[in-house]
Amino acid sequence: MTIYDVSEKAGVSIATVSRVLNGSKNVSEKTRTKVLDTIRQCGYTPNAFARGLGLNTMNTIGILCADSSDPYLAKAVYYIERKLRANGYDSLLCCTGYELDDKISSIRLLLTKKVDGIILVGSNFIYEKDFENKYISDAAARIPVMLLNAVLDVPNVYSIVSDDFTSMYQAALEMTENGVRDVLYFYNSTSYSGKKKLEGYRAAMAEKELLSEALIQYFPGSHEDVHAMTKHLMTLNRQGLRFHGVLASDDILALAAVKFAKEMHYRIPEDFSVSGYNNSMLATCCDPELTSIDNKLETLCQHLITILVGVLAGNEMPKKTVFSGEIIKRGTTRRPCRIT
Amino acid sequence: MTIYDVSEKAGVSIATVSRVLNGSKNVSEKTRTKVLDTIRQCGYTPNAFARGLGLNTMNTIGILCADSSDPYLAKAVYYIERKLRANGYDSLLCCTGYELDDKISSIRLLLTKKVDGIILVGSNFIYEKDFENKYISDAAARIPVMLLNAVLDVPNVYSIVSDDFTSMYQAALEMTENGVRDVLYFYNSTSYSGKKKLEGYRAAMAEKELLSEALIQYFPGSHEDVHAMTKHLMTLNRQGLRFHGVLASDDILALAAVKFAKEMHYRIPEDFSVSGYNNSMLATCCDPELTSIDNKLETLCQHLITILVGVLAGNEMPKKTVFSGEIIKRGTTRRPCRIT
DNA sequence: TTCACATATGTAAGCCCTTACATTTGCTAT
DNA sequence: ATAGCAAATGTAAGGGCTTACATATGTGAA
Repeated sequence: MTIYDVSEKAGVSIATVSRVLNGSKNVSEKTRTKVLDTIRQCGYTPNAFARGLGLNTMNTIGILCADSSDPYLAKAVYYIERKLRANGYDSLLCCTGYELDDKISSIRLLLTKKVDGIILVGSNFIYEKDFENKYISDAAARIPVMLLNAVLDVPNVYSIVSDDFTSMYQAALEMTENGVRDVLYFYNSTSYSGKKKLEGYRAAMAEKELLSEALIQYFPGSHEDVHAMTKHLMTLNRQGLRFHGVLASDDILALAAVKFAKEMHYRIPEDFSVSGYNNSMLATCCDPELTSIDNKLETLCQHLITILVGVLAGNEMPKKTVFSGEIIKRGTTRRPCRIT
Repeated sequence: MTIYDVSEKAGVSIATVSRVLNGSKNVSEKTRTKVLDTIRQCGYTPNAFARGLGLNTMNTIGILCADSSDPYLAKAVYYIERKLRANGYDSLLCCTGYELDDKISSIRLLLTKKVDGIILVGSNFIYEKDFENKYISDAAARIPVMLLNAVLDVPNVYSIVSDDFTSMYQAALEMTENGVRDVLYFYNSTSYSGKKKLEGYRAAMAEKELLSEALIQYFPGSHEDVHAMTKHLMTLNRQGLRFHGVLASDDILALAAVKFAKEMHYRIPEDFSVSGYNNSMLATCCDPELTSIDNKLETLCQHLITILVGVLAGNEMPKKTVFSGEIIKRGTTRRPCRIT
């Protein structure tokens, strides 16, 4: 069933059928209905390939995501996909994993598939020079590349980021001001956001003259293994490192800190404070509930698509957009002692 | 940059280039390397549309998922995507949400895009007759349709399911045998799996002559809102419903049960038992850790792809495959009192 | 050397659309 | 009635690839 069959049945030329299909103006109402009727009647579906060949686009955006099973990234993918579809685009999803080679081949693949744009979600790899230089720029030379929570100064690459520096800076500041002087920073990601968060922590601690490199702790294991994270903290403690507060770069790390505190029989938040990041479902699942930083993921994603759509429409769009986050205070941090 | 440019530069015909590209046997080693070199040299990428036009396939599988931000479904999508890519297929992701119309249009879209197969993940809608009859069958008439944790007896539709009936049956049996007589069943999904779980619970309770409809409680709210879930249980309690155990159809509902128990100052598991489902990250995040049923999602997904690939290769494949789950016992359920 | 045959390469006909350009139709203004 | 013009429709040329079929090249046996 092709456009020829339809044109024959409707008694018009294929050009007219094509015009009807594409909503061209120059078709009389009479022929339009006639054609639409026959199309419906014989259940014709245009061949997307032929269409793509002609138009050189299939209205598809590639989403590159290291690990869509990570709840935070999954949410991002979800928001992006929905917003994209609302704008008439489809999403080709590539979960690359964390290997550089896989990422490279994924970008290749997306290019081959003639996607109209690429969105990088959770680009922990932005800073691997090879990747950055050779592959992102290459892709950007052809189609716009959108970065969620990452920044790269390359033409045709657009960034939407949350102000993680300030959020973490604030969180650290507040925790120290509430009397916790030995705040441990617990992280497991070296992404752009990850670095910004760490910088924020550093800035705040330095400002208070409390900065100590020993308190900055990287967790190298699985992103899901709370046990291992807790154990990591226990080990540090056993090695003599003292801390009575944890600023985590992720809610799950924060949860591990809560577990640690419980095991140590610290009272939360009286003896021990914890603050998470992302304000995920996990934050309200534990006991006490987690103070966490909400970085407005949905807003970020929404804006990202707005910009992408703008770029694709040929408009001039901002290269970098920053949104600020918000500390959602719950049970794992103390309230400031207001002096009345 | 087309195949013509390459053929010219390499001094061969386009057919030869095409053969090299498609790994045809009838090419001498000498020409092959020559062509591959020029391809690499001028950075040629085949046009997927033209390719699709010729081959009438683009090696793409459509994934239909109600809500990929649900951690369980996100994991499924992740496993599926990775396995698919390992087999040379790409994934077109459609997050349909829970509206029937959106699902229908998503299927249409996937068909238009000429995907080679469709995978339905989290098909809570399988039993909406309209959908089932008109759209799934329509799609299956053209391409294979794979159902994860759902069953539909329609030609060209294949099902991979976990034996949720038995898992829940076992869990209920054990809980009663450990002395909990008033086990509440707490669920929020009416999917195929959801129904099977409920049936399992019913069967076990009936067997023990403990079945009471009042103990079967549906939670209608957001799938993420632990507070609302907890509140729901509190309300039931206030209304006079007594229960000292909860079998939840999902870990997050189980978490709500744990919160409820804590609020009631029940000791877990001495006074109150809880069992979750899916053995998600949540299970090890709370305190005490959740007993939960692991339904081997990765295995299911892996097998699903194996079958899909088989079907696409033209092989005869089983219409329905069942995997059994496993109860992962943790801190929210009692151990059986072994009589020595 | 020559023939028969296998292997390598080339030619050209699709695949199904879109769209520039050509042609026809239907009006209005004269 | 007719020129002149806009709107509707048609014709045909790609778009970049695959592949059946035709042709050329190379091999070993007679």
